[in-house]
Amino acid sequence: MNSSPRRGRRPGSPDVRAQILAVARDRFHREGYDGVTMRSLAADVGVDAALISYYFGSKRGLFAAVLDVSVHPADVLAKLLEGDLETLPQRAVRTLVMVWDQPEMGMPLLSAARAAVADPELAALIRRGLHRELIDQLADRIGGADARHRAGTFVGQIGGLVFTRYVLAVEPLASMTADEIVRTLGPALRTTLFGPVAIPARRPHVAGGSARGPAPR
Amino acid sequence: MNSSPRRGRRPGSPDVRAQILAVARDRFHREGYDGVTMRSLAADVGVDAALISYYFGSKRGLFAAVLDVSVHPADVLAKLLEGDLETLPQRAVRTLVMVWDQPEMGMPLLSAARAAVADPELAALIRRGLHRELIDQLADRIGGADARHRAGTFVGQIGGLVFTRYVLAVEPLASMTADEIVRTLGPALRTTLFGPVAIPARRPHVAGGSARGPAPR
DNA sequence: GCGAAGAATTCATCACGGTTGAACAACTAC
DNA sequence: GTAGTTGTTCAACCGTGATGAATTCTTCGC
Repeated sequence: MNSSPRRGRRPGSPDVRAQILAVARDRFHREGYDGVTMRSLAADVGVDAALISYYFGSKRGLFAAVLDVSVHPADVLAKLLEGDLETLPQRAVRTLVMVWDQPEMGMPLLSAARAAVADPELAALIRRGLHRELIDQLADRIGGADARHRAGTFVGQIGGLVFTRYVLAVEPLASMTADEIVRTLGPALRTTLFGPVAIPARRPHVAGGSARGPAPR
Repeated sequence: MNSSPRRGRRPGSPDVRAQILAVARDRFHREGYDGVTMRSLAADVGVDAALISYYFGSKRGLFAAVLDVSVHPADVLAKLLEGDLETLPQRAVRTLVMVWDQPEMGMPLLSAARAAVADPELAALIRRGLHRELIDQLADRIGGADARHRAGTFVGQIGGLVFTRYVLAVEPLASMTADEIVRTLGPALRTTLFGPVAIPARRPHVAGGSARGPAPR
């Protein structure tokens, strides 16, 4: 059926743009940027490939549009920074894991992360976003001489969780529960934010360090 | 000059395979996997594109060959794990930064990291490598009930440094010196390896935590 | 030396990727 | 009702990696 769709505009007013966006969103998240071709996507929607270019300019434009409707990290970050600074490490880790663990959010974020690695422009976007929305504000709240260093390192550690657990899926991180992660990574993040900075001089740092001995249980 | 390179085997015994590999190495590191096309590479070497397929099977085969001659992380890791466990965090960070900061090593590693994000098979390779060569052995040396969790989290933070400083180039991490990074990240890694694991119960964890107060200085 | 086998190299071609310009159909405004 | 705008397809372009056949050089058995 629907043997040969004639040329020209379709009758009625089906919102084809939205359809394309929906299907693209789904497939990008499932198959990644390179896995989706314009033609196959167009076929999925039941439309010519040129129409996608017509609406979104290019494949990258389409991808950007998909990201735009999927990812809004700024709100979450603002919420995090509003709360008590003392508990920020735990809350940050828990929020991050919760957000990334639910597919509706995690998939878009993951494809955004992957794309950012491949595409320098997208990387710059994320870089600036992290800076304005997270690092600078965090540094302000910490205060002190090395606030920027602490904030940067904090973000690095958080980024490491994303990278190893979600992008690379390294065990055991990939299958640890949110609680387990909070318990092991939380204290390290506390150290980064509030702990002493190591003595610059060349000392092995043996006894009398800030934390020592096997874990209590 | 060299107006039209005739068909067939070249006279003499020029090691074209090695030439291709050398140029490919250089260009892959500078321009990334997608930035290098078979034809442009072949033109650079002064050879037909089909010859690359002849020697390396495919573009990915070529890339794998380039990685093969560039990256040998196992040795470095072994050295790290041999030393004193107490000083492992500092040594690990310092070694990592030193290795990645010198272009001859850092560039190949960076392109490997980028490729691993895009290509699931390469990601699996790195994942297994990290596991066998680092996480398992580190967990053995730490000992204790949650050794695996600690080791995984340790690697996660190290990976975060790579991700944010080298792949994403987020400030201020990207321009911190090795010493600065060791000073801020080192203590956190110590906490991960040796510090207490946070109390599972729901407590804000306010006073009496393992590390508290502003930095000395 | 000679001729056959094999290795190295190019050429022509393929299928497929995203993108583009022209043709055409429907809807909107006057 | 006709003119203009918007939506849609078609055909083609050019660049990608890959492949098979044709060609030239090297090597080895005799």
